[in-house]
Amino acid sequence: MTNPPQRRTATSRLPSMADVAALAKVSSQTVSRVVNGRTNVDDDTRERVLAAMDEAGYRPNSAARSLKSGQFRSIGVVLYTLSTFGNMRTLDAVTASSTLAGYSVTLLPVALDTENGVASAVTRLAEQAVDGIVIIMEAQVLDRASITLPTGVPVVIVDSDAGSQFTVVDTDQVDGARQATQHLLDLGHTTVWHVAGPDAAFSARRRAASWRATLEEAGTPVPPPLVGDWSGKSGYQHGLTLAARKDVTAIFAANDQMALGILRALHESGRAVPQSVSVIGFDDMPDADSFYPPLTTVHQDFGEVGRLCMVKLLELIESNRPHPGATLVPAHLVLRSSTASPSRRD
Amino acid sequence: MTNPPQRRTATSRLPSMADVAALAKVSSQTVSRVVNGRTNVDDDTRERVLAAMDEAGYRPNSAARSLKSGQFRSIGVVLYTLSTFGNMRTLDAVTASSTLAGYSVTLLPVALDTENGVASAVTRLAEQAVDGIVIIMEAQVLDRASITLPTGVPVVIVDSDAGSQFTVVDTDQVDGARQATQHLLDLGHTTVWHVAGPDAAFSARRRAASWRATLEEAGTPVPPPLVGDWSGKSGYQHGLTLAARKDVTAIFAANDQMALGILRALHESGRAVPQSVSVIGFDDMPDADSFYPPLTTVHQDFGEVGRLCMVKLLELIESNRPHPGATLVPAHLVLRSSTASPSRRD
DNA sequence: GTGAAAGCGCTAACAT
DNA sequence: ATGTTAGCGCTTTCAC
Repeated sequence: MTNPPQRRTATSRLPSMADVAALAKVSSQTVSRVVNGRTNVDDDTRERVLAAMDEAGYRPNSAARSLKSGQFRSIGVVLYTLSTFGNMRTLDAVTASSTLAGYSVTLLPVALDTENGVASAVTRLAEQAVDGIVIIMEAQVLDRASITLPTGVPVVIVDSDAGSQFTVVDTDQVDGARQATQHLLDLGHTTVWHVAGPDAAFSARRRAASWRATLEEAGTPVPPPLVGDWSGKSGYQHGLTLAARKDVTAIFAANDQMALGILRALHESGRAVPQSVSVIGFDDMPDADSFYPPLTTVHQDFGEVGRLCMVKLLELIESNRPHPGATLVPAHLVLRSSTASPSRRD
Repeated sequence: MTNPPQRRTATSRLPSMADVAALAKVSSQTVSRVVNGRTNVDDDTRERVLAAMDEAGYRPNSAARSLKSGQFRSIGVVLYTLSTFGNMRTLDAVTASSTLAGYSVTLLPVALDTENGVASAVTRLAEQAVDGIVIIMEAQVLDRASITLPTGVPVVIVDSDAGSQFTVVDTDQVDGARQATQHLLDLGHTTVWHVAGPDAAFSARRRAASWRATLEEAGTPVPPPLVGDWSGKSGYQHGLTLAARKDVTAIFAANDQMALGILRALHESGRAVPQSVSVIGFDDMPDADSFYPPLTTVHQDFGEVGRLCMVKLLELIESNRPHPGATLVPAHLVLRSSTASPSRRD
């Protein structure tokens, strides 16, 4: 255990290398060498410096270090809200990977209603001390013109159709939605109804388009999609509508939360799941296995998305030139108890 | 709209004030004045400088600024995991408040299994460029000895019993659990069973203690608590046990996720909610109103917790001296459909 | 209204 | 093995 740090008054500044140097009666350069673990320091000297550091309560000043090196060992994350499961998990994974790589993470929330919000956020972030930026944001916000990298700072984008000029990482939404829809079709349902996410959301549009395409490929009629807002409540409302239609036997919800609401509506309407109606979700959120019944859903590997973001970003930071293109993370179906073959009573 | 930023090659460094100054044919001091919005600059000069900044694609270097000012305009957040609803919402609110106050947020995740993890995280964070620190962490991790403010940096702690030497902000767990238990008692249930969170969690212990105290005050027998791990799955398992006991008519789950699992167990066991068994949760997570049935629960105002953290932290940063004590944010009961009076068939 | 000089804390380069 | 010098980009202080 080291000595307790020196108590300092409110007015005195933090101890600098020079202070430590004075205490240890060496040059500040030698202190620097000790701090950075250089080998060319005499053991006695090192001990003395270490003791002085301890006594002074010395901490390196990262601002000075950054100023000198031109690097910040920090990456910025721009996001609209933490309040969705996916954003949170992605952020979690990005943070974990960057910590591993020795980078800290600076958060920069953006008010969506701000005109040009993302661009200004990226600009602000570039003024912050960051070596690279991850943008976790739905598509339409990323107006291409407004985000032509105003900074020269490497950027990776998650969950968007930002186009080929950027480096983007995302779950394979198309394949995920295809798997969900196809699973229901394979079970023998004549068609699959869709409760979609808000049209403004890129991922919602992708999933809906893939659902439609899968149905069309199968030569199956495409019922009109019902558009929700990702919330359980909106799922419940559309669920009520669908529960009232006897011809509805299979529902693909664009996320698990809406699926939860749909389940509630179905139960309240006396439609058994999965005997009377099959329900499938998207995300595989933590407690989807505790729904009643446990939800069959499409698992998104947010951890992998976050990890790949950092891999790509570090590549960009090191190579210092654009490396555009999309990296897709596979999604896979998790079979639980909310889907079954339609009961034969036509 | 401004001009497109200058394209720069990979090797050239970012434009500095001096570059802008040269372009505008003024001193870099004048550029500084313009950047900082000082008034004592001639309008013509200002225009010229602005144009030069635009042309060069200039961004202020925050490292240099911090080095000079000794301030970072940044706060650090130490947390174990983002993957709980409460942590995420708290972080969200902290971030929102700090952004409002002109501070950025640096994240510092801690591996729990690290001995002395928090202390070392705080140390690391102090080496980062932060003016203050918020610790979102469960109690037992916060071994008091190990966290005697190794840094002199202001710290605020959330969700813990860190004791009176620190500044802490938290939901009023005790009152929340009391309200939940009392509600069930008031409904006429003879006693209330408890599915608790993990013993390691401070909030879990607080809620359990308050549940017990409320029962004892009412002169009611205290059934043995079942200890879960916050997950829906653990709620389900304990729910199965409780569903099998006909004398169980009221259950207080320490969080909503476990309540979800309990609901599932009850349904599968043919126990109607709330007619046969009442269930109450804690947190009021976003889709608790879409559970089947919609969950009566204790609402935690995480937004307020986060906001108060920043208020307290900014106080500390400005006054630069300890200001210990706990600030409690009230919780309140949200009545929905999972609780009712016990049916009379004793 | 503008500029020149000094220095924040650190480290790379060059002595010794 | 250790010390000295210089300079990263910015702002504060003091001249003019």
